[in-house]
Amino acid sequence: MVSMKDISIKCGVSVATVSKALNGQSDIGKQTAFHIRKVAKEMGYFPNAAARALKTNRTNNIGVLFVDKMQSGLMHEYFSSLLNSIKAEAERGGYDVTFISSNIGQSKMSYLEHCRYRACDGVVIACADFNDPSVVELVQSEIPVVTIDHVFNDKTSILSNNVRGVKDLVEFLAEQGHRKIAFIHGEDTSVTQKRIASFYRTCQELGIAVPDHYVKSALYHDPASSGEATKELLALTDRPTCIMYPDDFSFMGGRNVLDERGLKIPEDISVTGYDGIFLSQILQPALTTVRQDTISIGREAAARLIESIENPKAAVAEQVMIDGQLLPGNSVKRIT
Amino acid sequence: MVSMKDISIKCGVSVATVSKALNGQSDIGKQTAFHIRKVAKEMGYFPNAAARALKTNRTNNIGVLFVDKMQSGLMHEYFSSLLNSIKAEAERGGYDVTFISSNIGQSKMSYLEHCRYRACDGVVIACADFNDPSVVELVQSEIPVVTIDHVFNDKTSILSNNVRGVKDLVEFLAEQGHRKIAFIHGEDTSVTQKRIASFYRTCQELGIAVPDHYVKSALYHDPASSGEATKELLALTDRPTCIMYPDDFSFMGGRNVLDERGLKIPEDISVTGYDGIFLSQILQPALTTVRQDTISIGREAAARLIESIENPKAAVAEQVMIDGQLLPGNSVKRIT
DNA sequence: CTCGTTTACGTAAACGATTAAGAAAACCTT
DNA sequence: AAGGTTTTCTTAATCGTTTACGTAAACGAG
Repeated sequence: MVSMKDISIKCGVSVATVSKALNGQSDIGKQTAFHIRKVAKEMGYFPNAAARALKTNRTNNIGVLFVDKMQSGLMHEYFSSLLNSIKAEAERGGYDVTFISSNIGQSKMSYLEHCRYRACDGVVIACADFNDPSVVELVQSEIPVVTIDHVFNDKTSILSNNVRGVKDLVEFLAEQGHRKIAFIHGEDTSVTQKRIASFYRTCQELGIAVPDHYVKSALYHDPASSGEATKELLALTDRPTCIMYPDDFSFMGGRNVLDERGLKIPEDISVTGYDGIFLSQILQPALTTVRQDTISIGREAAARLIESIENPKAAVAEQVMIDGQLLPGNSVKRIT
Repeated sequence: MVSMKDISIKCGVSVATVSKALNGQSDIGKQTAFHIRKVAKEMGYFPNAAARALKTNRTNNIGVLFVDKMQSGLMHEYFSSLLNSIKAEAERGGYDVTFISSNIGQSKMSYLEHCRYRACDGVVIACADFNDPSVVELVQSEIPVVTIDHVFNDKTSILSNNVRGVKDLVEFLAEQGHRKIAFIHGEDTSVTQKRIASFYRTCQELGIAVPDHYVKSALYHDPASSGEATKELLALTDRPTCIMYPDDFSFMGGRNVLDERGLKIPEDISVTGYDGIFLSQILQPALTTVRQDTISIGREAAARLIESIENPKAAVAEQVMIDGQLLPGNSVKRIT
């Protein structure tokens, strides 16, 4: 590995001069700087990240917290797409992306300790249990943090607009004439709470009655539980005309149940999903759903994190709301 | 941040002693070492990764090369699952995982340069264009490398047993009485080549004739192209009784075409997929497919990489073949 | 009591970069 | 021409570790 020392020798200057020339400091002669840069390029020089980090306490490395309780983390297209986008934007900004875990080396360490150990310049908390004390500790530390889909005091967070998304869906259903809408929601998270609230609220605004038994609980990304909920809904005497699923993938479980019962979508029953994953628009009929703009969410998360890293004083914590987009699909029938 | 210096002061010993005690060197008194370790823990000491890396040239960090041409990389469950497994095993071994890209900071750099810059102890090449000169350069460098699903000279590679997988599928089809088997394959990669070869070979062994027009080309993870191929196959006068799809997800494209034509699976036509993604077993009927053992592949990749990092001399390049598992599903009809 | 050995610890140089402070040369200014 | 600026480069300290080497004390053997 060629170091600054090698360059300094070849150029007949001191290491300090090389450093400054390469970093574009002003107190180096035009020609000297040019020459040094040329030689550096020729010799295939690249700075030693460790040395630089040791001295500057900046690593150009951001951590992503991706704790996948029950393996569903990365498997879920929402999160993998998010990660992809975070990664892309980080790269654009000149940052590397490292996963943060709670065990490195032989020793267990908290997320915060891990971040400090690696001297991450900042962290995106993409998918984690926000009640985990270890996560809270990290959020409250001095390390710049951006959270996704969860708000913490004084921290920037990027939020997929779930309220709007569910509202759009329900309004769309209402426009199509639906008045008997069932809602299957995922496990209890802040996202779920917002969706449920938005569902009730929108229904109320539209004067749509929501019997308790129209609201069922299931798990995200789990077709089986949504299938069960579907069965319960179908067993009702006042069957809903439309079932809203927790997410596109879970809908597959409901789809199977509907198939078994010989119910056609959308002729016999209408359905909606959430997420707008690739699959949802491949299905026949295409699923009526809301595409969450993972590209923007990831981009904003990384961009704002980098901004707050490079400009700590100017940084203000804010909540950035990213709207999704209603994909009408063909899984909802117009009721006249 | 508490450093060794702080500990040394508190303990009244030199920094060297602290270092040795913490690293379990033998030339430190039992009690001294114990005491130092105790104080270190109390003070919440964690080594500075940069300083350590600078000195030892070891980072406990492995890179993963994940180049997703056409964004399909991480979205593909095969790869996201792989990544997940690599990450898990790396963590177990005390390593962090960082994405390797070709641009960091303002400057473009090759993958190799990136690895050197970050001083990655090793790299898993999980998903990349193996013809890319930049990738080849990395593979041929001094950095320990493990490749997945592609063999390079003198480098360890972990291979999903595609030959066996396709063989199992075809044999299964033959057992069910199929003699007219169409095969839609993905774009040209070494994996594809193996699958095609295995398909022809197995058919030959079983005395199954394969007309040229039974073999179609499509793209992985692309339902549309598989849908097109399906149409072509259905237009044939001597229709196949079974269509093998490039992967489970692509099958969804074929499924739509079959649906449109009113063809029931498996009554009217049999189908198989490949990968064994979550979705494949949710579908009704469950897809006959081969589950690629991504858990093992990722685990082996990480484990062998770490082994060759920590034990460079003992390391021997080898090809590790990981068998998949046939999932019979219900998408193949028994023909009598 | 000396002289090797062992044990336990300290000294100091290194890793590769950054940066404050200093110094030499060149350039004005009057 | 003397003094002040500016420009350009160097010196040396520093970041937190690791590690080869040195050394002092304690021990046992003869």
